[in-house]
Amino acid sequence: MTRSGADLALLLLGGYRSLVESVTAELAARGHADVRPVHDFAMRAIASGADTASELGRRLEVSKQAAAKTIAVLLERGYVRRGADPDDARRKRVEVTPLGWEVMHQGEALFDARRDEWAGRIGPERLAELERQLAELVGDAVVRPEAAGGAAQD
Amino acid sequence: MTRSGADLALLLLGGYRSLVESVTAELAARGHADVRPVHDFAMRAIASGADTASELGRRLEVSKQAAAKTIAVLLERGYVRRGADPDDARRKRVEVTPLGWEVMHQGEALFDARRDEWAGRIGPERLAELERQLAELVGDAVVRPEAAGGAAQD
DNA sequence: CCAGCATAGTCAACCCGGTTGTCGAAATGC
DNA sequence: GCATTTCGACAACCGGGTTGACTATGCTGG
Repeated sequence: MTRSGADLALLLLGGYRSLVESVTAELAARGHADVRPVHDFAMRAIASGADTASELGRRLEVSKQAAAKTIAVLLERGYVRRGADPDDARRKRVEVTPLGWEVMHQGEALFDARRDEWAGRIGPERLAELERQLAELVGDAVVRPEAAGGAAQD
Repeated sequence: MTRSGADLALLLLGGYRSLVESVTAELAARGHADVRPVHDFAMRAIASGADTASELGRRLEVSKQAAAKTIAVLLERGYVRRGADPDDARRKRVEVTPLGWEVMHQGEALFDARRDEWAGRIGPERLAELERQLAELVGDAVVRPEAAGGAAQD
């Protein structure tokens, strides 16, 4: 039985969703109900040096306005803080707060736990093989989670 | 080298995106520039019996209003047509037009071509194995493409 | 038969994370 | 000095979701 190409696409999406929903739900249960994949992704980029709206936009491959919006949300939720840039009066520097780091660490641990579960179900060798194949097929293009990263919600 | 769980999630998403973007771009090149994955998905559901807004909403696991919105878009673009239901004056029946079918058929063929390419790169056996594993891990939950199914766009 | 309830589609407002355009301020380079 | 570039902020808009409310229609049990 050969699957259709569209089936394959939805299987991949389903796999992604399965992981993300599980992690998002657990983070919510731990009190972080407002964390979306794209927020986590943005925080990681900020933590790794994209600490202005413009740079974040470039890193995420979205407009600087979109990046600024994301920063605004993160600010509002206390995941990042912002201040002036001593070297350039136009810029504002952003950095991840301890709360932001906490959320990122928990998210990371939860994703790893989910991966471990998958490894337990199909075997670590086969999972590693799956990852290798995907990496080969997809390459290393920037893949940014989308805002509506969750499942259909009722 | 063991990958992180978050890496795995993004690999899956990248795989999905890779397929979808390729198909969407080719459909655009063929004159169907306004087709989104969620539209195609909705048309398939309509074609398979979810031919009212309420039923489509249930099928897609979104609100009836969201389903109606999608139908409105499809109507506007000529992919579906709509008429009264002779058996129930509350209802409106929707059906896919020849243009809608054309788009779906092309999309299907393009997805299958992409899958064939993947099979050519990692081997048909390994691709089938990958699909089996994903199916096992994900199960058969309804997976609906999201609106912003494309990649980050500049 | 009919009141009460359920269901249909429509209208409206809102959300979220994107887009593009514009603006004044600051920085850069010739 | 000045033309150009870059910065963040403001604004409007988009697409695909959400919820609430409404009128019309259908169903059912007393």
